[in-house]
Amino acid sequence: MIHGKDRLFRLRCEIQALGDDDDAVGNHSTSGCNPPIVEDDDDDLDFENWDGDDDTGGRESSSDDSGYEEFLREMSDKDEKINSLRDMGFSEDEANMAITICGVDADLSVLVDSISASQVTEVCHSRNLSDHQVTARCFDSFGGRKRARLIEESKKKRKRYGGGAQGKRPSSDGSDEESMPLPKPMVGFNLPGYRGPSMTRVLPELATGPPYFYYENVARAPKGVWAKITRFLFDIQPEFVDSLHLCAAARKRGYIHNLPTENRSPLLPLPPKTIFEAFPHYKKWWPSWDQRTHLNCLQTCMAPATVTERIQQKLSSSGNPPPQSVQKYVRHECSKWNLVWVGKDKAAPLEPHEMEYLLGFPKDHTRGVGKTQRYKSLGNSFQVDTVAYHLSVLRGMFPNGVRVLSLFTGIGGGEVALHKLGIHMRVVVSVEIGEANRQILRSWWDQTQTGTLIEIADVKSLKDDEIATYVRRFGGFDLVIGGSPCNNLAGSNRHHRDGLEGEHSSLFYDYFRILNSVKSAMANM
DNA sequence: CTCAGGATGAACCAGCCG
DNA sequence: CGGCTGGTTCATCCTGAG
Repeated sequence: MIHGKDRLFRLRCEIQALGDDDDAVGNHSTSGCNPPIVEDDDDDLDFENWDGDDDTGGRESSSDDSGYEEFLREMSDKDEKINSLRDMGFSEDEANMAITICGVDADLSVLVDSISASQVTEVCHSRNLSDHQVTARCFDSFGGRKRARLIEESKKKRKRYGGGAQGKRPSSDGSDEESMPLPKPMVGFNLPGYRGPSMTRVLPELATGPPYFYYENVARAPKGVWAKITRFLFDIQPEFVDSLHLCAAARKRGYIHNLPTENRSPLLPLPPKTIFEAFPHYKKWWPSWDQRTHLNCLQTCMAPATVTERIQQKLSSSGNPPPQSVQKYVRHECSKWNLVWVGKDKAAPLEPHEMEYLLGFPKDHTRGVGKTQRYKSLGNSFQVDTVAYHLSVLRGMFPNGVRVLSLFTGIGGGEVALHKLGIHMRVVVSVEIGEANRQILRSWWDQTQTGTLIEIADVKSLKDDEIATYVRRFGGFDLVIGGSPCNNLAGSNRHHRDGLEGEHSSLFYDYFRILNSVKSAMANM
């Protein structure tokens, strides 16, 4: 209990940064560290098209055309605040993050305090202090001088390390708290058919439901990212799983959830585990010197024709077997682009329907949108069997179905997983920015589901009051599920691998914000 | 204007070897 | 321990066609 309070206070330090010295600017509840974390900003409801309609099988969508002007106003407001913060010596990343956390409406001084508090926390963590010490530090830091000193230290430290947003830290000291080694083999707490030790865990009190929650992102994020995500998500140990242990394609992902880990059961039939089991017909043309048994991670872009042409040209102009140098080149290209052998000397990228199959989606799930869009949507999706294995424990717990808040829904990997598990979805409130993805989910929903689907376009627009309204209307949520954008974390990103504070990946903080808002609203029921 | 396709490394880790 | 090599990675930018 004590620990819970400490923890809450620490999070308050890190997220909301309500300092004593700023009470002149209208801080809301400064009463200390009592739960819930989330607080109500204002009374005016800022969502539209609320008709209270609750037809079974019906759909609602929050249209945003009438909010366009407001959107523009918000954008210019945001730009103005970013400029002000930059003038004060903060980086654009820091400004963006503060606005993400506190909201665009937040007063400038609140934003400044938010940045300061996160810097304090950084110092605390970089000094490898215990939770208790961190809490004490944060407590102290709001006094004034000490905070200024810590912030100064933090700034100097950052300057010394290059100040990049990529989390570049010297890894020389072995006591680095930020490092989070990936397990080998990457099988999570347990996997079907895996004869290793099964992991049991004890969740921190604050982490337990309701609601249950399930968060996903790429395992190989830049240094320090998973440590930070873990810190926000109640210090729950992530479950790192490479889906190649379950299907024919690799997918190294980290999952943080508060679900039970005992008595899981896989989807049946088990998916094909090797390339040849999945696509027997490719055996015919597969050269013996290409010894891949699994495909690499299915990504959002496919190989251009020039790659496959070069491969064909090199192979046809050399003997059989080709010289080692050619083999090496071709193997490398095939691994990099996930090519399969579809003819003599002919390697080709996967078709969208093959990706659907490997990822555990029904055939033609993404059909109807452009091919490029299908690749993109599939590359950004869950591996259904992996997620379903984790979610399978819900089947026995919710015989009457579940109420789901689905953030960053994409093409509905979580929903498909629940459906394939035979878990009825009474309600899904889905937040997804991509029009094509919403269309894909809607089409699947109409064909397979009888529950209520509510569609929202932008996580940023989902505020406390609207969440509270949904919680009241449906009596709460049983599951909050979602994987926040990995764009700025993924290794494939050549341009903006900016870490958790990147333009898209910082939406993680909205996942965190919304999850806490749901917890808070449900606690007040 | 939209759209599809082609070109575009770097970060991180693990293993090896001197 | 440090340098080297190899493997892997839910992507973005630009251009030209329509």
